[in-house]
Amino acid sequence: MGDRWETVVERRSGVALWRQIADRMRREIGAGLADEAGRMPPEVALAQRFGVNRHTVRSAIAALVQEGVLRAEQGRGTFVEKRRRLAYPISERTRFSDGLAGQSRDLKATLLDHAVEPAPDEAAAALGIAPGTPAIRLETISEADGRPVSRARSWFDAERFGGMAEAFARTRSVTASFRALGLADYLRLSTVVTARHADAADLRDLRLSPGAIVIVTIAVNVDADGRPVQYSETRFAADRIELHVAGSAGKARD
Amino acid sequence: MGDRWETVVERRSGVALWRQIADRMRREIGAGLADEAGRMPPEVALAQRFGVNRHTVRSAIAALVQEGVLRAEQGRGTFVEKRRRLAYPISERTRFSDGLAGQSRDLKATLLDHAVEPAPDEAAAALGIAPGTPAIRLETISEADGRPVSRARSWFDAERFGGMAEAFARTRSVTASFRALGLADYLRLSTVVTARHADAADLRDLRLSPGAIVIVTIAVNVDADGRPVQYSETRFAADRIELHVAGSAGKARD
DNA sequence: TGAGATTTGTTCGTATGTATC
DNA sequence: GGATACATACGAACAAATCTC
Repeated sequence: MGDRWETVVERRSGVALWRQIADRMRREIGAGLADEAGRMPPEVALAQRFGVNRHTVRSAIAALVQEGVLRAEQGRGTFVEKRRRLAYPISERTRFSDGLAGQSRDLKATLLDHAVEPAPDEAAAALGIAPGTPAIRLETISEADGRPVSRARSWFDAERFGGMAEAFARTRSVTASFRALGLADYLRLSTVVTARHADAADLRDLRLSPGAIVIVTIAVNVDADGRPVQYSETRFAADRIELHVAGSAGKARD
Repeated sequence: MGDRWETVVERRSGVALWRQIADRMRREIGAGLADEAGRMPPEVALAQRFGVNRHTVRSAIAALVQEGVLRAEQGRGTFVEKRRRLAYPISERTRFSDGLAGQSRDLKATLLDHAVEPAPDEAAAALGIAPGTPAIRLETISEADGRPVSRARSWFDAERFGGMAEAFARTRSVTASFRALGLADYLRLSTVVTARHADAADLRDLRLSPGAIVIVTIAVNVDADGRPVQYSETRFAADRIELHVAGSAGKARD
């Protein structure tokens, strides 16, 4: 409530003022910084509001224009490029393509890389196999409407799901690949959610701007008998996705 | 895989090199940057690894020492101040104190502020009351072992749960307050998870350093009949908490 | 049609902070 | 520590596009 504007930006913090202001603006655009029509206050007003020079505000705006968040038109003003955040449902039946279907026109999953390798400790533990047992590693990326939304690294028991990489390359879907390999159904056992700054690989794969945030999920899927079939670590672009965790308490309303 | 060290730090990104390296080190300390004993590589090694001058690495280390992440001892080396991330379980029976109990010795919830106010649109919609209907707003903060882990703003129907604020002030628990007000049980209906940079209020309430990340959950709890009883927005310090979402695949299935 | 106000875009100059060698 | 290069931030002025009356 009672925030004073003088304390808004921190100097000598190791983060340039224009970037602090860009981050702030990105956050506050939805909370009244822009008006209902998506029009931003003029640069001079923003400069006064943040207590900085107009050039500094312009640098921040330029960064957000580059990101695709804002659009500036000479003589008219600066406007918000509206883009909604996709809802990614997490439930016992979490499936990537099902979940995002209907929210975006063009949904695409791509296999970036794959290999058969000794299972690392966490993956082996989750899959219930001995560390070092051969496992299939799948590196995939998913895009909605041409924008990358997530990057996943999955592990499968190589003995049980030998043709996983080829199946995924063909079907572009984990669900369809499982089915092709004889597994008709699977369920989500657990999901651990954390968030952190995007690292260099995230910035490249998800086409993010420095300082962006990724939501990281570590998930385990099991078959109908409760045996683990997939261990995966997925990184979501936090500004493009929100996770919707359904309680089993009901789907009555809305 | 094939990451070259030259691409690790980005110049003219608006973030000073020492801060980028500090952020990187904070992230990678758990992933092998420090050895098992928590000892960091010498400054010259770090400088070479990140492709920067030793002075720049020293600035980064100084920032992390200031933050309490590292501890430097002249002549001996630099060491990690270890602190683990608490697991916050999310399920149909999500309860704050139960979830964190056993992971920390000292768990404390505090009522910061409360008021009866017209319910804002989202809260009203979730609670199934008309916008503007009187609702109780609770502002709470939770600490584990003396460190703030989350900050919540909750809304309750004022008509049904009149004594909520007083009950919470006394019991310091939502579950116990509900019980005192005649609601024996409740279930988690939905949880929406997003992540963003901490704003000024987060930095203050959760005692974070600038640039830190908060995980934001928007949750709705319902009673046994499926009627909404609580709408809350909670901000977790992302470096102190991870959310554990239980699928129902492990327990009783429907 | 046009004049003035508003708003973004550009170019000077200057000072300070950051990073390297 | 000193020299150098570049990024960041400020200030002032002007240009170009758009809107209003």
